[in-house]
Amino acid sequence: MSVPLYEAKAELFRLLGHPVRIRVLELLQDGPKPVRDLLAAIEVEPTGLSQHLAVLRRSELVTARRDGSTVVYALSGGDVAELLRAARALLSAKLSGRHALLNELLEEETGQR
Amino acid sequence: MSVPLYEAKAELFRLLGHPVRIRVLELLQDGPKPVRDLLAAIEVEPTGLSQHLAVLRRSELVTARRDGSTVVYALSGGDVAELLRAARALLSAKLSGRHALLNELLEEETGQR
DNA sequence: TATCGAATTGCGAAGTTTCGCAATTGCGAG
DNA sequence: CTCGCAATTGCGAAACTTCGCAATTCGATA
Repeated sequence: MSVPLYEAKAELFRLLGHPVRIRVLELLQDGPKPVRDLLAAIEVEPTGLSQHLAVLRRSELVTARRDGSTVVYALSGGDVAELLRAARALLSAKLSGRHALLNELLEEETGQR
Repeated sequence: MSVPLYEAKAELFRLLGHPVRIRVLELLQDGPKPVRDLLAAIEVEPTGLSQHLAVLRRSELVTARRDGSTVVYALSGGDVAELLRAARALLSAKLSGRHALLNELLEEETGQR
């Protein structure tokens, strides 16, 4: 094995570790979109968006095809949605953990004493 | 919402984006482990491992409890396994994509011409 | 063909992460 | 209490990422 699997996983996660790239992937889940639309939906300079798109292209998470004078991006194959879903689930578990703790604290306050 | 959800997701992925941290999480999936065992299983200096464990602790992906002279780490709540599984699935989809392409190329070579 | 707009690339400055060394903490045994 | 081992923390140097500006590419339209 030339690249151990855990290295590949780490790299995948590292690629996902930027808000603009997350936004792009989320937007592309509703189907292919021209750069123009992404640019309108995300707060970022054109040049910055291009750079993030380049990262996603190099890692083959998205594909680009030229259509006239615009470029259209799409998710390529693999189930990115699943990953994003798992991330959301984990985050909400963490937040509701906090909530539960908060409730416990409140009970203690109001209950005895 | 003080921190947009996509920022939180990006941060979560960024935290996962290091081989040592991935290894730690994978190892902890089989149950709690003392630092000593992690150290034996992963190629990393003690000081480096501590630093990565600190990152995971701060982000509350793992918890640490002291037991005598050793410290035992465990996954905290949320379903990390699910995330790692999704990552593996995505990677294998990508690799088998390549495979399919490779096969196509081979067919073209040997088929006509 | 010349020019316009869309998107990308090259490049340097600023910011962030990672790594190992030295110093420190916490606990148990002698 | 003091020594030794396990783990952690503080800190600085090196490596990597991100950002915006200027320059470039590519296709459409006059």
